[in-house]
Amino acid sequence: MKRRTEVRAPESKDRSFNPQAFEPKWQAKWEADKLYRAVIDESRPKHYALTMLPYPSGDLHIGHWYAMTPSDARARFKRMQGYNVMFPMGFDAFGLPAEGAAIKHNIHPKKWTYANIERMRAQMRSMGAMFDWEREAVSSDPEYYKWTQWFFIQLYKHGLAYRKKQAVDWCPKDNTTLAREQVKGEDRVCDRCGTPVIKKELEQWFFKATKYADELLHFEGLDWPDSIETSQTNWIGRSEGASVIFKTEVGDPIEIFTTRPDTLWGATFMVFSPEHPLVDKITTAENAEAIRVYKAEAEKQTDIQREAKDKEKTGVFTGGYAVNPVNEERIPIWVADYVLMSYGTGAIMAVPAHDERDFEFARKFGLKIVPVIQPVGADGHPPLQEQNGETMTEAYPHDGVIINSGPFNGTRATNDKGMKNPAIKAVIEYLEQKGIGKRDVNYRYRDWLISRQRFWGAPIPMVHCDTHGWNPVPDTQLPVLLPDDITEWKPTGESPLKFHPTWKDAVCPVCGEHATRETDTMDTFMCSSWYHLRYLSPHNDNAPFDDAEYNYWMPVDTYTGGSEHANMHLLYFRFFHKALRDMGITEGGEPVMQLRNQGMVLAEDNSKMSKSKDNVVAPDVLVKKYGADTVRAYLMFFARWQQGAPWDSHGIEGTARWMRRVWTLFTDPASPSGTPASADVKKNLRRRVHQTLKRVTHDFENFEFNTIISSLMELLNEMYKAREAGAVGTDAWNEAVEIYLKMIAPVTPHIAEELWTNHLGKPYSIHQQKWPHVDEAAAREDSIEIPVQVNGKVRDRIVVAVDASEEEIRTAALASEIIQKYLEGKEPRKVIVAHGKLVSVVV
RNA sequence: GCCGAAGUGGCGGAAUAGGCAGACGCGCACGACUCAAAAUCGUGUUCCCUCCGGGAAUGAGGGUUCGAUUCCCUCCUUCGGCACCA
Repeated sequence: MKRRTEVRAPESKDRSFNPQAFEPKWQAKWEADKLYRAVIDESRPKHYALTMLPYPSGDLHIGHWYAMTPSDARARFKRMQGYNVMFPMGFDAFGLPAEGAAIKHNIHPKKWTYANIERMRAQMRSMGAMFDWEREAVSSDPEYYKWTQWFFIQLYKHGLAYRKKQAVDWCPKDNTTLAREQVKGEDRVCDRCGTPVIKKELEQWFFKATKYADELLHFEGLDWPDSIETSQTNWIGRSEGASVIFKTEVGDPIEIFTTRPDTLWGATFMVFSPEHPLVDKITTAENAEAIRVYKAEAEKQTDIQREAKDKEKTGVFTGGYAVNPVNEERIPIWVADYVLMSYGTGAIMAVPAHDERDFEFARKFGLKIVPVIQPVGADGHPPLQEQNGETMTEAYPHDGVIINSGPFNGTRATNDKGMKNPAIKAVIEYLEQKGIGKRDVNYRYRDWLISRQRFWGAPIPMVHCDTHGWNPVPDTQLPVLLPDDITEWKPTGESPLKFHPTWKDAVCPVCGEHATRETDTMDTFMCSSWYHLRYLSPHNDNAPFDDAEYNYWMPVDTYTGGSEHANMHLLYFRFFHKALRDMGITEGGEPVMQLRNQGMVLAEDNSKMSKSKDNVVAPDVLVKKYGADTVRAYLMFFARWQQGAPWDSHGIEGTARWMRRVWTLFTDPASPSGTPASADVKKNLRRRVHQTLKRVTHDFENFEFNTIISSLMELLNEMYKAREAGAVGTDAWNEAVEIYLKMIAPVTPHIAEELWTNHLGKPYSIHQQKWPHVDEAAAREDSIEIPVQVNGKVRDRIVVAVDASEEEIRTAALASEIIQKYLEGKEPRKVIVAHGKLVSVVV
């Protein structure tokens, strides 16, 4: 019977695995020692690792851990690689839930928010992350929103913030306006609460984001996920085409935008949006009543939701006519709600032969259809069936040869968009020559509406005077503070600040007379558009951030967070940086070089976790049961990080087992056999150690966290075998132990420190050690097993030296008895030797 | 409808550069230890067959190749985004 030789542990060391004891101990020591304090150090390369800051909703949930702890592990890895790493954290602390709580519990939003922050700070500390808490920024602190307001004023002064009345999206539940980005999906619901939004005609503050529409489409030099780039590209929705001036019969110009100027000769009528300013002027007396009714209907419809899908086209004839500028045709002008005032000019030329919507409209109202593109065969001709406006059953929005179009007949129209299409190019040149149109580009992207009729946000720092209109609050009077003495937050559709007895009273900065403050607050996405800059110098009272800090740390090297922000935060803060650059506040137009999105942790039944469904996994409970290291490691292991997966509460046991096995091996290095390790055992151990190191290093770089853990598990299994073979105490063993602990240090920082400093007595701290170097020679295999295929099927395996020549491998493969059997005495037709991989014999 | 991502055992997933499919872990089964359980350790675990041995298999079908989870084409499914955008 095998008996384990006990090696007595030194008295001071606790041999039982008790992470609940040593984790808080190390957390406290690291913080006391300012181990993770990030200060400018020109002698080292910097690495700004950023992960999205949370909203202080009450408790940290598993999703926060999933986002933050692997990001922390990677930041730690970078730090061990020699980078000067900054990994800050803060709170996106303004927002609606605080007001909800205020109403429900009759507590000031500030009180609720800061109590939550307290709680979440403690929960975050239990992660053992390398957050530099001295850089913490809280967006609802006056010292923070002073600068949010200052930025607003800068944007205003540079013409990038303006006030405008228009139909805007309004959430009737949250009682506030929303930015276009915050309205989601086919049903046009509020991103926050899921209520269908309505339209309201209101005067609001906007940021001129569209000024950067084109620049925002450029991602050169950025290492961002393709999915985010395409999502933003789609959102911005760039269309290349032409603007063309039509005229009414009396000569009023009507500007339209089209992506298909090559079909101009096929424009047989025009359609105006019901809100188009020219509608009343062109409407004839006998059509006036019908138009009035239709406009009223349309207005009501925008209020109750335009259900665009499957809706049959409606419209009314105005009685007015326009002149097609290219062929002087007199064409009727209709009004229909399928033309939107918010895109292009609110008027279109209708080409029913080649546009599905116009076709449907023309058929319904019996309007003329003239084909101007003739379909052709694959080789350019002969023409396919002759098209006929009378009989065609659907629009033909494809390529072909131009017909019925005067000078352009016979021109080839391809399926290319914009100037790449020879037909479009030719027509645009013609239009420009004649002075009736020009090349033009339109965007789907809208300016950012930032006014919110809510209390818990940064007040918009503007005052209104009857004589001098809107003026910014002087910088010396910033911040415009939120009042503490407010008791009513009920959303009424107007800001609660409006109902405060004195808050809105101000002095006009121009004349000194009485003025009224803007009572709306800013969209909280404004706060998060620059938080990465506030981390640079969170307590600077003279500037939003310190230039020296900016110059050293920016841009952010790695940003991690959820992809749900693709068209919101991730677009807003890119816009913000470009605006800052143009205002001369910063250099560089992009905030973040590398972006990675983690997936989502779903509930065990594959549904989304939510408080209402009571399926939320609480990290606190897991930390109590397993320790933070196990939770961290499991979150890195249980799924592809960038993809996410349903939670598996059994699965964590495997990671917990690994942690215990790590503990056991390193605290009880007893060698069960007396036989010393052979040279082979030691060599093999070193090989595995350095192979693992190579892999782990690669996987950290590439955010492949799950395979980091599995490689470490495999190596641990190897080390147990090496221990059995008597490797303990050898140089190879000692090296393995050291490298192993360094490799787990970023993943499981507490156990690594406890074993390193306490049990092995190595110099504190393991988190100040250098990442080990791969010994390529040690990692190399001496001999390799190569499969031999006959006609694509593996029939035998041969073992050859790693540096065997192709000829040697071929000879060895053909020498195999099994292979010979399959050859049945015949000469192989072909033998392919894939070097170091495989031999393929073809008979 | 358009754009994007993804489909591999019961489950999460692995597979440097086109070269042994299923690493690692969960779960399950059996065994050791135990009065017993937990913990721990060991063995097995893609499917099918006539189980010595062989065959099939990475959403489906086709192609390129000596060789395809990997590259190309067509299709299906799931998820995400956009959607009367002229």
